[in-house]
Amino acid sequence: MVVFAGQGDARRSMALLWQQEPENSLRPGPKQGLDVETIVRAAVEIADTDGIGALSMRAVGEKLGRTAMALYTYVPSKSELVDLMYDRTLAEQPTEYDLGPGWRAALTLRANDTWDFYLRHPWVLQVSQARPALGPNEWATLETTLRIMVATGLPPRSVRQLTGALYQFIRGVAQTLAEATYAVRATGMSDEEWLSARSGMLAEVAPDFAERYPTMAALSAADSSGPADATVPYLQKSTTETFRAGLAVFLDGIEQAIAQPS
Amino acid sequence: MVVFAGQGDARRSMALLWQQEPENSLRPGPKQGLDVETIVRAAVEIADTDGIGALSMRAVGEKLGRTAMALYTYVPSKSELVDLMYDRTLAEQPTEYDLGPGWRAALTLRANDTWDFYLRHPWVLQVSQARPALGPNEWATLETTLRIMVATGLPPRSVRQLTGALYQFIRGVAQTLAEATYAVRATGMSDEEWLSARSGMLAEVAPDFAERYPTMAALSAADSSGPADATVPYLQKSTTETFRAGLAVFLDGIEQAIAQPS
DNA sequence: CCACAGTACTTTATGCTGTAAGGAGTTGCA
DNA sequence: TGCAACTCCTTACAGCATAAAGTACTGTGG
Repeated sequence: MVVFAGQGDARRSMALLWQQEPENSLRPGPKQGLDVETIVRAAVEIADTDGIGALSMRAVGEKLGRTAMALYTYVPSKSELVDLMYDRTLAEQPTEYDLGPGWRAALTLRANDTWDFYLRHPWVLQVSQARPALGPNEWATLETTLRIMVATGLPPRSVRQLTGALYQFIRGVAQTLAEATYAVRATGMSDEEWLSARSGMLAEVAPDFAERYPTMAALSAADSSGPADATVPYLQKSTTETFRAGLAVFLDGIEQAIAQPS
Repeated sequence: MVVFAGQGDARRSMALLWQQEPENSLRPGPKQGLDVETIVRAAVEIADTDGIGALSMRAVGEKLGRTAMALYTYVPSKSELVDLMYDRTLAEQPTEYDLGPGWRAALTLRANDTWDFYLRHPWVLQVSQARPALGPNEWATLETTLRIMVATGLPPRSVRQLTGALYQFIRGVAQTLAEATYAVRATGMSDEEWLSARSGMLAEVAPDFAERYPTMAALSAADSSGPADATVPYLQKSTTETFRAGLAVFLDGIEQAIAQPS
């Protein structure tokens, strides 16, 4: 068997994720004052309210009346803690969707649930997807969406691709909204305040805006759903709207793929 | 890591972005040994190869034979530097697309160019979209895509929503691929090595995998486009494929919207 | 009962980060 | 020549993850 560098660490974090740490009741030394779940809960609370930027080992320790170093008794490192936060939080998402009313209804519900989940835990969108931690709830999340997508009757390859595409679309849109939420908290400035401040400066620095960007100017004028002064807001229009419209178009596209298999 | 745009001296950073800094040839004191563009170019080089995590004022200064503090003569802060990097880099993207062959051909080209752009500059995906810097090339990028989307004949509101949705979809998918690129460089471990190491551990820790996640197991077995041992790879299948498939479905959905206006 | 080993937790230290403050040296103009 | 403005440097500070070492506690074997 080939042994890869760092596999020992990886094995421990896998055990933590899948909650298969060995029993340790009869050991010498002081009793444990904390446990992994308590630490994870405290960390999630910090991340929920102040973003992953505010998540430090010191902050978590302080919240639990310990120093930062005390946490290392329970968790190998910060990145493992984040993996645990991620997987434990994913457990909140529903796993059962009624396929009776058809795949489209179920997939719409699922997408909306995912959307709401990201708004509840915006920091989740800042966790890298490149090397997933492979915890039980990450798999469960994927399994749930796949089960719905299979009901489209599309071939396995398409099911995989479109599940990924839908997932990334939702992530992308939610990320912008999540970052905006944190920006408001971090700067103490609402989007509206920020926009009106920038609008004025933009006019100063780019007086030829309408000639430079004619399509945008024309669209802003024609799009009555926004304020009259509509150059800057063009980037900022309701993200929820973007989500709903994009999702509808994507689902229409899937219907198309079902009707006319390539 | 997500980098937020700066909120310091907004007026000064706007002037920098729009290159409207006042002329300064006849001033006392030593000649300037650097300039903003040189600094931005050095910073982009660092971010391109090692990610935005490796971008520090010290690193940029060193690359130019200066200390970190020397940069503050030219740039108000790191976050303003990132704004400048972002806008200057966006200038690489094409702005002209032939609408002769129709909107779908143009939008496909545009999406592919954007995709390639993100692969060339993965760090761009780590720059927060919440409070955009509002530089000239950010607007130009939006203008270009809008011009194509307008050719669909859809109403202004839909043009705005679907442009945003398409943009976020591409960003989402590219982000995963970009993070994977950095992960390989940071860990010195290819995705394949990483996968086979984790596959074994997963089997140890979750021997009941197939019963727990039956849909995934069935799909893995049926999806002949991947390796036989196909549980873990399910998350990791070619991201480029996800991009192409998702894009096609999205464009199909737009065609549907054109044919049957709601 | 005592020595020891293993544990929980703390303190201290290292090398990073952005950037504030102050100082040294250079230059153009009055 | 003196001064003011300027570039760039050194130093300093707070905050970060975490390595290393120290302290206090507790169960077990002798």
